[in-house]
Amino acid sequence: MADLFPCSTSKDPDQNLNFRIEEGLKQNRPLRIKLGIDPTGTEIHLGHSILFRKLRAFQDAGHVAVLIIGDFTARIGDPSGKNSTRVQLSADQVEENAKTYLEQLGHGQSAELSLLDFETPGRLEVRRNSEWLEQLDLVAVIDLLSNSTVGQMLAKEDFGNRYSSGLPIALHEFLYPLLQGYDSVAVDADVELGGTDQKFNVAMGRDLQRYFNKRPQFGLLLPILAGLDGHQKMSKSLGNTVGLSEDPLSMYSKLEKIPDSLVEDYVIALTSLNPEKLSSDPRERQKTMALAVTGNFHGEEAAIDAQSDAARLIAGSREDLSDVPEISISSVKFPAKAFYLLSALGLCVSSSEARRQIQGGAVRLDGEKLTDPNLEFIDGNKLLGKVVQLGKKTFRRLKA
RNA sequence: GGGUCGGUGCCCGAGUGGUUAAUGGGGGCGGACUGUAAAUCCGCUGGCUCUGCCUACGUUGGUUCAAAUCCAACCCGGCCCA
Repeated sequence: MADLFPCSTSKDPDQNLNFRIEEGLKQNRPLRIKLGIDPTGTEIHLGHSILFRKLRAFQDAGHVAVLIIGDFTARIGDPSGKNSTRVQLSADQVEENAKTYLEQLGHGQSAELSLLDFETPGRLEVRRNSEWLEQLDLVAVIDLLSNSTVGQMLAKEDFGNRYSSGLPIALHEFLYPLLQGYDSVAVDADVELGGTDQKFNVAMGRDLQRYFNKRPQFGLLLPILAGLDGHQKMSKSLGNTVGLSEDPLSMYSKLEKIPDSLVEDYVIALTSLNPEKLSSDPRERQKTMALAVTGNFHGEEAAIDAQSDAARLIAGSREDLSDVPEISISSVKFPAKAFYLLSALGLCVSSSEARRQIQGGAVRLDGEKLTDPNLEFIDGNKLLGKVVQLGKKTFRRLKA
């Protein structure tokens, strides 16, 4: 399922990864596996996790994971898969995001549940590409640019589409593939991991390494995970993600209703289950997959709890859920009307939204449907311990 | 730099002086239904502790009782030319 290139049968360690690995073993030199992430958002999701699982596998096999935080490139924005110029982020934002990323990857967590091995000495290098990209002067940049042509850039699907449909392409966007390719030069990557949409960028790295008289890397391209909608790739901006830091219940509930056609893909990409041993009942398949994936990130026990909670939610009963997340009403100013309560708690994005939800019959308090958005609560005392339900999936127990 | 067309709500896209928070579609959210979902049907889809008030049609000013709609300047984009 992974696409490796170059993939030849020659014995040249620059052309055949097996020989490269063998050569490394002989010289007692582990391979350097590059994975670049641009800290453009704050959430790492299941789609990313495929790459990290593979990176971890390399770590466990004794190789060095070189995790590149694209703090510099994030400010340009990867044009891959985009039909518009990305917003350029400020350095501060990027740094904030980078921090969140490392936490989600399990920095500081138990090695078992953490996605990468942060502990074993020599298995992980975290680098920021501003380290070398900020040093480039105009002469060097022009030198880089001379490695590529307008034709090559326009041959890249994303640019080509945008160009032919008359959408703007800013010149600095052409720099992105070059700069991220230069990362491979800077860290002496032997292998670069990426999604299949990264082929152009990864190949660029290979070309640039040659140009700078380094050994060219191999590209290992992993499939792009489709998102919850079942069609488009999983991506924060499409809102079809399952985040790594989501609580077990919401992770499980999202996963168990994934379209049938996607279940097998998820099993293959995200679990170590044997896809052939799955039940033939589509509902069972969903559950098995959801349980396994949730267990990967939260441990088996939490996943089992989530499963039984989810079953109860579907059955419509909200009592004795083992862990209804609690939410404090300390930010609410009483007297409070129902719609204001929901927005003050952050359950609705705005008070108008809350008003609509109530009018639409989406809100229950301890099982009782609220119909009047203006229903007034004089103080919080009688709300304490009650469960607010918003829609089918969101439950919160109110605490002081 | 010149010419030309254009910039409307999350997205696409109507509207070209007057009940306009702005037709329609997509997406999203909610309700019913179901194996959870999908499909289908229905409702909602700017903000505000909301019987009312505020902010919105690239920006800023102007004309008018009244502008997304007219005028001016500016900003941004496509195409053609240089």
